[in-house]
Amino acid sequence: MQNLKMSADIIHLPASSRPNLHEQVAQRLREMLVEGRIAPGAKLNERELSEVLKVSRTPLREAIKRLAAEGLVELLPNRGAIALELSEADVRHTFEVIAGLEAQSGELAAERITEAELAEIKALHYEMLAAFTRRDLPAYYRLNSAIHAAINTAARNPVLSATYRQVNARLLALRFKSNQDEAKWQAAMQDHEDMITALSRRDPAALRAVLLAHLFKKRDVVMAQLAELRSQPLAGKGAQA
Amino acid sequence: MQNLKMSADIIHLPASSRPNLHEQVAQRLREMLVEGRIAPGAKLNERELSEVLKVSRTPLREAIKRLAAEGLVELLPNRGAIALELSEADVRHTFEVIAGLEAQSGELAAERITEAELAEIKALHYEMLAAFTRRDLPAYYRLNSAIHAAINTAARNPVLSATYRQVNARLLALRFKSNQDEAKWQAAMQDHEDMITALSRRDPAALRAVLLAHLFKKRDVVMAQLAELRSQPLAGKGAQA
DNA sequence: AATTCTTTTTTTGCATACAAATTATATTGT
DNA sequence: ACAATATAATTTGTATGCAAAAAAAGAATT
Repeated sequence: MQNLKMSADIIHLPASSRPNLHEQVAQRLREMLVEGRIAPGAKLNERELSEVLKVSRTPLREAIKRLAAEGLVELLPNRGAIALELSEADVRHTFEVIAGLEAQSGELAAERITEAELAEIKALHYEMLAAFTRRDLPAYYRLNSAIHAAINTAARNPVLSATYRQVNARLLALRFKSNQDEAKWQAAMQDHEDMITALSRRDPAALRAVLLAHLFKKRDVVMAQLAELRSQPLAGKGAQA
Repeated sequence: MQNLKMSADIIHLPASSRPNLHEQVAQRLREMLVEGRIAPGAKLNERELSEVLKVSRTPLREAIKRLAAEGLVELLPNRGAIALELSEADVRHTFEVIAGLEAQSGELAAERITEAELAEIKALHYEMLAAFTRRDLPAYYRLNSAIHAAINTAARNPVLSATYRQVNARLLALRFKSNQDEAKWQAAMQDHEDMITALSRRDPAALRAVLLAHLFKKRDVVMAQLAELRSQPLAGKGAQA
């Protein structure tokens, strides 16, 4: 019983080598949800999913319970689970939390970032500038999230990072890619410039302010897209697999 | 398939009437973790727990997966689960996040609180003042958390509230009750006075500042207690049930 | 034809059973 | 006595089976 304590630190490493089946299933389900292969509001049929994923219902159900705790699916008693469907209010509330978490990340990062980390973020920023110049949207998004992840890392608070990831995951299924208008895109680039400046100056308050403003703009863009998308009666909405 | 959407709002209410077994088990486990009946770092033996809780391992395991997602237990592949054990760094990081979330709650509450809600919080505050005067610690803690919950509600962001609850739950097992020294307790009361003032003035920035300062003090108190507690080799530490 | 009630089918929820891995115990050799 | 190895017991992980609930389909009534 007392040796459990000693082994606790050692055990962490091999854990990632071959994750358990329910972990793998949870990950696959997350992907399916983010990619829209399971549409928001769609039912997660256990028999069907267990056939697709080639596992029995037991680990599948365990995975679903995890996703429920993560807020990616909703559990309806005796009626199974449905994929998270965000109302406009939900999106607004979620962005509000995300903005707060990211602002705090920025604050802490400005206090704690090392020269090496700062240099790396600058490098990423220049790469993003290149992507912007080429109007290479996929590269832009990739670098954008890499920069935000780097800020998160620089904040040196794993609890904050994990919390951010979990809440942010709920927004990923919205897939707010593309359709940035030129002016908004330029404004976003300017925000990123300001972030680098604030980071370089180790100015927590400034970075906080920039990130808050940045996230609110992002929220407005997403919600506008969402409103437009939902006003149109688009076909194939209930699609699941 | 389309009627699922209509019924979605209706279904929510009866859901809470008789929760599923795995939900009940999850709740019981949460209580056992908070009350220390399952000590931090202790193994969750499935056979043993299923006997105590009088359920089969299936719903028990589903509940454990939920708690893992909530961060209350840690999953060791092929080795089951252990109750969350917070290092000092973990506590520091968690408080940092809690402080950020609560500060944001306060900010939003100052913007959105109604007169009725404000009145209720004032009432709770006076009750707390009474508890403080009587040095009635249990009542003080009860009212303290009622006030913080009320501020959370006034912030009108369910996502924020849920996130706060989830992260805060990890600290509950620390049970940082009692042992407040008089000066610290008075300072806490002063903080609460300042909260009421800031709320009354609808001053988000002021409330934010008060809450941040308040939480940091609380963190210091908790960490000091923790350090003291852990320096002593106290008996019966590995107790589980 | 529409609505309600009944019956059938499907689906979820839980318990049990078995396989694989881990941990504890015993055995052997030095 | 101690270390290393082999064996047994326990424990976790997964699959299957059964009961209860919900959804769907069909029949009867208005």
